[in-house]
Amino acid sequence: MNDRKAPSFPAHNHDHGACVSGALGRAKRRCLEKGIKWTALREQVFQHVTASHKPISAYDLIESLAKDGKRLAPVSVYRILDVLQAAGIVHRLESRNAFFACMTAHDGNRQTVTFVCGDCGCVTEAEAPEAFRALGEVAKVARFHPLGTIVEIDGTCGECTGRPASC
Amino acid sequence: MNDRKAPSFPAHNHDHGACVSGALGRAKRRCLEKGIKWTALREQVFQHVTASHKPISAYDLIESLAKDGKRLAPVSVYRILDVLQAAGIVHRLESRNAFFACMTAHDGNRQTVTFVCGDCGCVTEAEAPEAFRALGEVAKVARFHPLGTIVEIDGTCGECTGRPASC
DNA sequence: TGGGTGACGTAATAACATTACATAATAGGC
DNA sequence: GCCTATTATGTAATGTTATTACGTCACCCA
Repeated sequence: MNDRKAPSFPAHNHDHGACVSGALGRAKRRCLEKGIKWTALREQVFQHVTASHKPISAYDLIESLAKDGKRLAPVSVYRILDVLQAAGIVHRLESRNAFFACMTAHDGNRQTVTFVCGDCGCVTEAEAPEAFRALGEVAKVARFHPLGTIVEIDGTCGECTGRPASC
Repeated sequence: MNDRKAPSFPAHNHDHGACVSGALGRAKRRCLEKGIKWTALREQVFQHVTASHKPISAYDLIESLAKDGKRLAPVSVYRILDVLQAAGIVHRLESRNAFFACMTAHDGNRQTVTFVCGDCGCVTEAEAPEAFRALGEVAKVARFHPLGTIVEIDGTCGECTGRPASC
């Protein structure tokens, strides 16, 4: 019982191995459920995306995946990112043209808010049912039929306020 | 009294001239207030952004501004877009890497939701105080200090549902 | 009146993303 | 097992979005 249920940023010194293995497990399960193949390459890409809580650009991902001179073509990475996004296990940070791994258990109907810390660069998601309900109201009044909603909040995370930066 | 107060999409056949002149007036006033110079070039760029309710990419803007073979360099357009964004009279649609003119009177502290119609491509903003309050709550619980919030909702506008597309 | 500042130009390049087509791996029916 | 349809990945080229570095010009005003 050492922990609050509330969404919060990963402590700068948390056990990231646990994050990764959790995410990996959920990812495989999710793909299995959806009939999406879990290939070696997809796993590699996913692991590199999970490497930190910071979003990574497609090209940095290529860099990070490069091995003895061999590097994936952009198109390959984008294809795989598309699959992982469709599976709901990687999300795109629209405001940064970058990608991050989903570290939470939310289901297909993603209704989360994404927090982006300007200091440490990390990203987390939080459920926000109240906010989404209110947004639904606004849409209704505007006679707008929503299909997908992006909420990205820039700011400073609790881990960073009043401390030297870096995740 | 033919009209609701509620935010709604521009009718496909609305008086767009009125939108443009309203926006232009607000824009000049806003820049004056903020001590931002309103130059001929900035006005041209702004007018081309307001040309429709669809977001426009920086490069399409260059295209649209081109005159007898003369075209602005990308950097010039981006600089001007930066200024207009800082003035709060043009916004960036993050999910599309494109820009649209602010057609509403909200002040510096922008707390609006952006609706993007996938059919006609048009964009509108709506105030959503309830939603922003709820988002503030979520942030507080997550011990996150928000500096800026992006809310973009994709879907279909009332004008388009059940009709052939095009604004 | 000169010098500091801000606006804009020029050139190059970086960063992000897609199209079209080819080849390889795999699953399922037979 | 073997064929074939399908999905996954590779290769090459190109398109799109955005920035950096540096130069010139015009204007304000001390």
